[in-house]
Amino acid sequence: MKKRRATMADVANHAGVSRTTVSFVLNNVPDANIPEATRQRILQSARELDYAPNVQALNLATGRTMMIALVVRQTSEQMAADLFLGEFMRGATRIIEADDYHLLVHAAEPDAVESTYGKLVRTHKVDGLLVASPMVEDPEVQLLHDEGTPIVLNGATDARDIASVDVDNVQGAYTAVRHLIELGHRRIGHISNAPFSYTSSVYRLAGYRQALHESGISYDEQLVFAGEFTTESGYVAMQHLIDNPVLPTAVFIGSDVVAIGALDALHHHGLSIPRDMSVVSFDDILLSKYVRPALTTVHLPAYDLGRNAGEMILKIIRRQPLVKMRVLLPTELIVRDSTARLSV
Amino acid sequence: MKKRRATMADVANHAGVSRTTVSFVLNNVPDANIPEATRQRILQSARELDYAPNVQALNLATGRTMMIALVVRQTSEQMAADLFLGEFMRGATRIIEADDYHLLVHAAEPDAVESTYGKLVRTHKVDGLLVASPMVEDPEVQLLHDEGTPIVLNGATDARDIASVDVDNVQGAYTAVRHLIELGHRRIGHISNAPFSYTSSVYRLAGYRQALHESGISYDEQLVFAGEFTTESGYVAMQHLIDNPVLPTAVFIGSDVVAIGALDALHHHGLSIPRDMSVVSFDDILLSKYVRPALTTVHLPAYDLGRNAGEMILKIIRRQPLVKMRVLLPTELIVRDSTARLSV
DNA sequence: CTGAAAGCGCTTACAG
DNA sequence: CTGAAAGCGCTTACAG
Repeated sequence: MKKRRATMADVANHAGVSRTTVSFVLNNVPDANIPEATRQRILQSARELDYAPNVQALNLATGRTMMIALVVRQTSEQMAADLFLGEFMRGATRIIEADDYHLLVHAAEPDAVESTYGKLVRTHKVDGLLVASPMVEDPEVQLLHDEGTPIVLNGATDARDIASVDVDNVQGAYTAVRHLIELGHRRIGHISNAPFSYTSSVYRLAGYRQALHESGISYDEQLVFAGEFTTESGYVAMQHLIDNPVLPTAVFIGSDVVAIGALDALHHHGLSIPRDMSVVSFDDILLSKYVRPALTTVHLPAYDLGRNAGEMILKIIRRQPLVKMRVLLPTELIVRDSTARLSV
Repeated sequence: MKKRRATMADVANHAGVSRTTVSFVLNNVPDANIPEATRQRILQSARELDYAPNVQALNLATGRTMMIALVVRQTSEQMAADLFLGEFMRGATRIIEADDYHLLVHAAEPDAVESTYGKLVRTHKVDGLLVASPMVEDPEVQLLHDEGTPIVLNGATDARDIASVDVDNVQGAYTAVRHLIELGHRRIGHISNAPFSYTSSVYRLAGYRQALHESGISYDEQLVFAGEFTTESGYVAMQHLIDNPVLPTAVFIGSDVVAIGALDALHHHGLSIPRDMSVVSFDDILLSKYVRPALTTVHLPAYDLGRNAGEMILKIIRRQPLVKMRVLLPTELIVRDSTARLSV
């Protein structure tokens, strides 16, 4: 019993005016001086007929789509980022839906040959793109941007002329390591969240080095190992750290997921946290609070990243000036149970 | 330097044919016998001009939108369900994008007065709705369905004539409790995932009772407490259980998140898991593997739920017959470290 | 085998 | 103050 929806023409007939007038009234066109009487009559007719505009037609006429795509690349390794996807989406939709835009989620195949998300733009499916966890090198993104497609990158990137939002990785890592130093630690290891081809890893390493440097602690490459997104990689990296001639008294780990694997390795070696080693990590995923010991970690504001990305893409679409091409959100250190004062 | 995209008219001009012919060729209309020569000429022109169809125009002409909305209700309590949102989405997009449909994610305000997602349908923004975590009573969903809107509900519901996908909660709970019984436990408590106004809680309780009954264990209301989605509620519920005159030797908890809080309560009371109490829960969220002890739990196949929901909504949109109105996916018990044989 | 034409439901100069 | 008309870029009977 799908009933035909009323169109603007139906409303016009019902109210005894032209479609033009209906359009003016319904869209509150500013310089169309419609007398209050007809105005009310039209609104009344629209209500009676349960009129809702057909956005497809509207879009065709205006050339907009009122749609923004969130492009997600899902390599199985990137499940870490995935933990924040829901939050990010919520932040983004909150913003754009307030302005009648909607979010289209597109799962881009990481290994696809053909242009996967370029098609969304070229077929006029969306007005702009939010690209989650962009690859370091992504010719397609650059190409689309050069063609004039509104794009906001989410996550670490060597942003050229493309707008992006990210957390301030350097500051976050710096704060984490400062915390360890203030607790008296001097021999501090580091396990990255990802290989150092990823900019997030590079920035977090930079924050680590900066904190060490500032306190006159020399950087020791022997204490630094690369994680690879997963818990398993954290386990392995911690094994290496433990194999060191002199065990560090603390470690900064680039992500909670990797840290959880590292904790496992420490437990297996009979080491107690934080007594034998303080651990501070990065992300503040939901489970970091429930791991034993609860992780001291750097909070990643995923919801706010989404909000900011949403605000930026709307501005770009509307050709409004952007205050900053690269928004870096501050982080916050959440102190829990995995760090403690160096026992002497 | 946003260049104007080529339209079908451009292709027609370039190839020296009419738009009709171009449309026929590009859409492979079956009974349009276009000679191979012109056919190739048209395809060549389209390639040269980098033609991509304007889906807005296509949609207006055909009356379809090739869009499916995923409606998410986000009360903060429902963060538990949220943990699966990403997986569910991935499953759903995998299916529908293969057929050129796209997923629109809409965050419905739980407290909104106005129709939030009905508008998506009425404005011709989407062809159908996937409703995540539907409320027990949702007049709007029923109304939309009665109007002929294709809808698939995700999650527990007293499905009337609306299609839905869910996990087999009764079977899952049954399997979990069977596991405890096989380990020798007879005094088994239960903490639900949510208040018993939620059908998922009711079904899981039913599975619990069924397993008890089958083994001739009488149901003891004193051992059953309601959780409320959160870890905190699990902590409280476990407190109550512990206050019991006779402590159960095992407990089935309706969700991992609630179980984590319960574990905390047990720890605080100096009880050791699984030595003093076996714990089996439900969901198999990512962190259940990393909690200490790692949780024995019932795996919820979120990705497959998404796939099934995607398949069903496509069939409904295309008016193809549905094999089942209510798809219940089987669960799997994942045995880890939180359950053990009853020590005598 | 292929084209002229109407139509999908809107917007928006342009007249009056 | 309001309407007739063209246009957005497609599809699809209907002719020839």
